[in-house]
Amino acid sequence: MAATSVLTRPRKQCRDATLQKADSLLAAAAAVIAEKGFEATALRDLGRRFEVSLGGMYYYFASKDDLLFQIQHRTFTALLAEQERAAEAGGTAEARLLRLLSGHLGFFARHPNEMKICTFELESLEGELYDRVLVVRRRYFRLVADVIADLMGRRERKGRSHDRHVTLFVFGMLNWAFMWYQSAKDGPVEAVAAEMLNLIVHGAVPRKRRAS
Amino acid sequence: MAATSVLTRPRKQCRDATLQKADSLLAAAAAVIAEKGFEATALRDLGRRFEVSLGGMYYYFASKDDLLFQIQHRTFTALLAEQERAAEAGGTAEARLLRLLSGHLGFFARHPNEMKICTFELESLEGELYDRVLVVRRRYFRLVADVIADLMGRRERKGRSHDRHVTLFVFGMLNWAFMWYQSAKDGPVEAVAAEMLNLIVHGAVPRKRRAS
DNA sequence: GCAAAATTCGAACGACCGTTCGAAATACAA
DNA sequence: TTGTATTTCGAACGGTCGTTCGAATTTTGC
Repeated sequence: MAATSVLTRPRKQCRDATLQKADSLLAAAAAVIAEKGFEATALRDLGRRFEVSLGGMYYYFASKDDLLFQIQHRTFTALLAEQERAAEAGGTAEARLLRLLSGHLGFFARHPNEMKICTFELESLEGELYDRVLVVRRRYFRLVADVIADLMGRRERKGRSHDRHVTLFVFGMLNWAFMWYQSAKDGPVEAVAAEMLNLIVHGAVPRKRRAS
Repeated sequence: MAATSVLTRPRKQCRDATLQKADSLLAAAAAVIAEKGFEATALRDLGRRFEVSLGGMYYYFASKDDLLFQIQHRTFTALLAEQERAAEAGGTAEARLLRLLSGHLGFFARHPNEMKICTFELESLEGELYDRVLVVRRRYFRLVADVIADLMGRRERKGRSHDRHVTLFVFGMLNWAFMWYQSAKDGPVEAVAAEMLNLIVHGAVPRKRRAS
């Protein structure tokens, strides 16, 4: 992840080590916030764990809200970039969706703290920061929704509302995974993604048991 | 919902109006907490909105944590009771699951604030209060998991792990609904539940479009 | 080695928080 | 009406919080 760090405070220049430190600081903060919640996390504690004074924190982040924003914005931007690549890689709609499911679960297995924050603390943001995160989230939703619409067939579909609901069901399955997924217990993400795709395409009930 | 109010403070007696007021207070608190988050909600604000002094709040609730616990425990207990009745009502596994899906979505459409809190603020509880809520949640999980196991067929199933995953997928769909469901836009919960059941049983892809 | 810029610190400010507690007010039973 | 238990209040306490700011320190460019 990481990509470009966004030191908001200093105007003119900043050393490479500073950008790197901001990244580390952000990752460490994500771990604490994911565990304790954003409101319950004190900047003093974050600084103490990373041996930065309270005042020093404000050299890296404009405010506590800015810190939360950067975690969410960077995380979702990185996820979107990865998944755009996965969607463009071609293949049938089924193959593309499998890559997206696998990619989503894999990304969040690699960044559980950040993703947990994106899920739980979205509404802790306000105003412009909230909106800017929402823009990225919507682009990601559209990306997945389009592949699902392809999969379901754009002609014989039951209507936009149905497509939307199926997409939201899929996001529900994906986003709820952080409540239970553990690689040791549940196997590699590719296997879970395959189970999920199978449910979406074929359902979970053996044909002989179906009432209709 | 409501059921028996649990005034923890007074030892000897309390008037009916007091129990009733505790209920109203709890519901009003749920609305604020659902919007602002538990940590960000101040007891002072809750009291002010309901014209109860800060000190007066402690006549109804032993602590701020106790307030959160009561919201979660009462809500999940009521949901469990409703759904146990729905599961016992008989019919095929498919019919019972449909009632559970409908019941879950319906309950949460009637109590969006409380359910949002149950989802977002579970980990704001600690120790015994956390454990007591978890006991109810686990019973509810088991209830749904059993019906799904029935539906999938207890003989030809692919293993416990697969059953568990399907159940967790279903809970994902259900619990994510509060992120998007609006009756005006998405229709009655029964219709959404039917769509969900259809996905679980048959999948979402028309047979002619399936690769395999 | 020197000045300028970037980085770090520590102290302090004002605000808000959950909780306690004893007194005041209210409602009920006799 | 009197006495008792229930309900409500208001003030205060000790803490913690995000943020600011000027000084001290370190690094960089020359």
